[in-house]
This record gives sequence, structure tokens and C-alpha cells, in this order.
Amino acid sequence: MDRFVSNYTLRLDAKGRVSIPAPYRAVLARDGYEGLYCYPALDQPAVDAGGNALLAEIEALITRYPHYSDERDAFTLALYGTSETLKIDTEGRVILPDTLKAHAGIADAISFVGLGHKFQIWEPGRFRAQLAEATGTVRALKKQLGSRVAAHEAHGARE
Amino acid sequence: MDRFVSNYTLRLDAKGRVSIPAPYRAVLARDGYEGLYCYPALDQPAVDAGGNALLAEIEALITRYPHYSDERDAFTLALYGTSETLKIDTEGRVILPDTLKAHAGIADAISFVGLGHKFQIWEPGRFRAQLAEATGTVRALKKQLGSRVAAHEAHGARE
DNA sequence: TTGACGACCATAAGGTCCCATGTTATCCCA
DNA sequence: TGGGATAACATGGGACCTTATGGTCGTCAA
Repeated sequence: MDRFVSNYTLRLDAKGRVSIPAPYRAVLARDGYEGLYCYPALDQPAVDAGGNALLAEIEALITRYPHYSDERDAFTLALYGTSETLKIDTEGRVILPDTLKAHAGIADAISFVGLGHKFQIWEPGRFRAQLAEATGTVRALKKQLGSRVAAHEAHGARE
Repeated sequence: MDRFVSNYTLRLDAKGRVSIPAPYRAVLARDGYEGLYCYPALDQPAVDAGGNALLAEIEALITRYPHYSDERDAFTLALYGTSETLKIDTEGRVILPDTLKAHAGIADAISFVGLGHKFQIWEPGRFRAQLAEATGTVRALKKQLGSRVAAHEAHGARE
């Protein structure tokens, strides 16, 4: 598999270490990035993490704006400036810096959430709440799409 | 055959394993996806499952919305975040995670239901009830749309 | 020297692989 | 066409490996 999916809740040990779920490690290994690239999510109490695919996305976002523009400076500062590359130990674990733990409100357990090209790190309780909210949103949106699709089908479009 | 059709009810063994019906395995093999992609159905107590065809549908659903939009984030979280890629063992069996079993209310038996490009996994009792309800709905709709459908079929629409 | 950190080792639980068995469906040949 | 051989499939169980997690020891730096 080549994308991050599913979610896993794991505990930090006494030294603050936490295993990256094995399936995610497999994706990272395929992606070819050494370590774990991560930074605080812009509008959520979570940490974005990934490998080269995530880095490429960041870069695309920044290069959208012209050199020396205020927007570019702001993005560069906010994203690159707060990013960390975490070392992955021989057992596949990382240690989250205190700044990232504080941003996400993480104490002794974390939830990993696959989002395709990247994954997020949440405090388990907040993650459950966020997931419930997102699920509600999706249900509502899908209902909207449903009626549009139904109208479409009525013309005889088959699949 | 390249579509999931028919339904099968199979039992879970003591280790929680369940065979994927052989006809479905054949479809998955043709589809070329390694493993079984699945996630909790949004508005039913069931699990949606399939291969690349299902994954493509999910992706299409997500990419309908622009990057960085709230809608897209919600879809990504709710769909990728709750998806699982189950490993299929050498005998063609999978183990459903507890989260999926809980969502569908599955204990010791499950019903596989073919829906074309994907299939669903139900608790057998709930499936029977759902099927009865759907049959009633279809009967009513068919009666109501009978003349329109007949006219449509006359153009050569198959099936 | 002490404390933080990284490399290495240990272990229990769960997952995966492999082999075995009974039952059903399919095929083939008389 | 009938019946036996054969293959496919669902199911069961045991051995082994992976993973998550905990701990120890040495090293480097403040």
C-alpha cells in the first residue's frame, strides 16, 4: 500500500517514546524519507506528519506565491519554521518534542490518523470528537450529492 | 466476472477469521488490489469493502472538493481515517478489526452482499431486515415508475 | 557528575503462515 | 445418465514471526 489509512491509538512509554504504526512505517519506507517530517497543523490541535510526499505538498503550497511576497514569507515561516524531522529509532519509535505535544495537548497516548499522503497525530479524546464531527459533515454532504446523483441517473446514465 | 454479485453468509472461526467468498476473491484478484480495502458505511450498520475500484470511488468523492477546504478535510478524515486495508491470508480469509465489527454489530457470522463495484459486510440478521425493507421500497418505486422504465428499456438499455 | 539521549536487549500479545480436515460442487467415464 | 473420482472451498489448529512496549547500559554534553 502506498498511502496512510486507518487510525491507531498507541501509548507513550516512560521516556516519551511512541511506536509509529507498522503500516505507516511501511509507507514511509516506500516513500524513501529518512525520519519523520512533521509540524503543527495550521488550524487543528494536531500534528501533521509524513515523508517526501508531504514535503512536496508543502513546497507546492509555498511556490504558489511569488518570491519575496508577504504570503510566501508567511507560509515559509509558519511551515518550514515550525517543522521538525524526527529520528526513528531501531524499533520504529519517535520522541515528540514538547512544542508539538503541547500544540496537540498530548499526554500519555496518541492517535495516528491516516489521511492518504500524510497522517496526523492527535490526542485520542480530541480525535474522537473531531472524527464524530467530520463524520456528521460527510453524512450531510453526501446526502446533498445523493440527490444530485439521483437526478443524474434519471437521465439514463448507468454508472 | 468483474463485479461483486449475490450474497453469502459465512461464519467466523475461533480466531475471528472469515473466508471471503471465492467469487469475490476472483473479482478482487482481477481488480489487482493487494488486500481488502474497507471502511464503515456512512449511513448503515455495515462495512463497505472492495479493491481499487472502491478506492477510486473514494478518491473521486474527495477530490470533488478543493484542496484545503473544510469539506475536503472532513471527507479525508472520515474516509481515509476510518479505512482499513485488511490482509488476506493464504486461505483467502481476513480478520475484521473490532471497530468494524462493532459498527456492524457482528458477532460470529457475517453476510457478504455484492453491490457491483464493491460489496458490503452485514450482521446476517440486520441484512435480512435491510433486504426486506429495500425490497418493499423497490416494489413501490417500480410500480410508480413502471411506465417510464418501460419506455426507457425500449431504447435498448441493458439488463 | 548528572541528566538526557541513543543503541541495544527482553517479552507478551497478537497476527501470519502453513498444514490438515470435512463437506460440497464439479468433472469424467462407464 | 448415474455414480465415483476429483477438485474447490470453508473451516480448524499449531508453529512461528512481527509488533508494541518496557527496560538496561553506555555515551556525550552541560
